[in-house]
Amino acid sequence: MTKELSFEEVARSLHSNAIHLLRRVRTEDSAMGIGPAQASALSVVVFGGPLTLNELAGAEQVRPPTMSRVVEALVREGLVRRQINKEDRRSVKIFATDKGTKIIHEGRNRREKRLIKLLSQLGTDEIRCLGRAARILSRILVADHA
Amino acid sequence: MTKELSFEEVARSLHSNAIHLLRRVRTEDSAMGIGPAQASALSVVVFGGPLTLNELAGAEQVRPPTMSRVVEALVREGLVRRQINKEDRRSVKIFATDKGTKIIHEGRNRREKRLIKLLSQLGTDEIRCLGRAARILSRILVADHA
DNA sequence: TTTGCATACTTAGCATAGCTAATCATTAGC
DNA sequence: GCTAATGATTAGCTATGCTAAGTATGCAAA
Repeated sequence: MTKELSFEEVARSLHSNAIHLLRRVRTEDSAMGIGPAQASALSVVVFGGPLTLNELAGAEQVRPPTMSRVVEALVREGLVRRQINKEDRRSVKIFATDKGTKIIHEGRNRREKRLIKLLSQLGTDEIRCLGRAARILSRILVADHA
Repeated sequence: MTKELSFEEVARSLHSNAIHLLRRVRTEDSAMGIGPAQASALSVVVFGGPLTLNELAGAEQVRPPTMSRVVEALVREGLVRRQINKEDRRSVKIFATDKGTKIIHEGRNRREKRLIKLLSQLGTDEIRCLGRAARILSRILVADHA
């Protein structure tokens, strides 16, 4: 039971688990009524405060034209609003509306419930192990954010 | 440092880590020269042996028409071949070609290298922790596969 | 056996989301 | 004040998701 995993095996297993975990929670997202790119971008706006289109594109790792269209759709649906930046009138600040904020919090709750249900099968020791692992991963994933 | 994470925080953190981890390794995938849906489907065919279109669609959680088109593209690129099932001539078995197998193995290696490089910052204890966590996750993610 | 329904896949047509190239407006530098 | 750089958008392509409808095959019951 305490068989040692090789370095490569840990990498492979983490990779596989990440895929399966996200596949699991994503089944809840259809309830939001918006596509995955819109949901992800809106989430960044809600939790990351107002930011410019370029910043948002960077955060989502897509090109500005792609994000421009996603934001356009979110504006049409009343989930964010655009506002010209006073300091630099070329750029646009994107703000979440109350409606957008509400949708994201509800979606987040659904995803979280799904995960918690999954984790509820585990014992205290195992949860503690996952918690520690999560902390380690956060550190190295955020660290070389470049 | 050993602050206890709540149940919800573990769920949230795992979720966030999964997102960031996949975002990281996916940067390697452009080198394969095929889109993400094609890469993922081809990977299933390569590692999961020959299977029918319906099975493949189920594995990828997409509808048959979507998978039909993805397979069509893979056939055009010489990465898989279709073969009518002898037992039930309505269905189609999908086989990976040598070229498809090669592409997937190379991609897998690139992703793995990326992850290993990331993990190389960690100490033995931390790797062991991640290994154990990965094992736990695998168990509960594969368990209620329904 | 043939009639009729179910199943496996494909085709057609639509929406979302990714990209590059080109355009427009604004800012910054000389 | 020009010119270059920068932020965003528009246009147009590809890829990938869906549903509805069509085709071919299999199965079962009349």
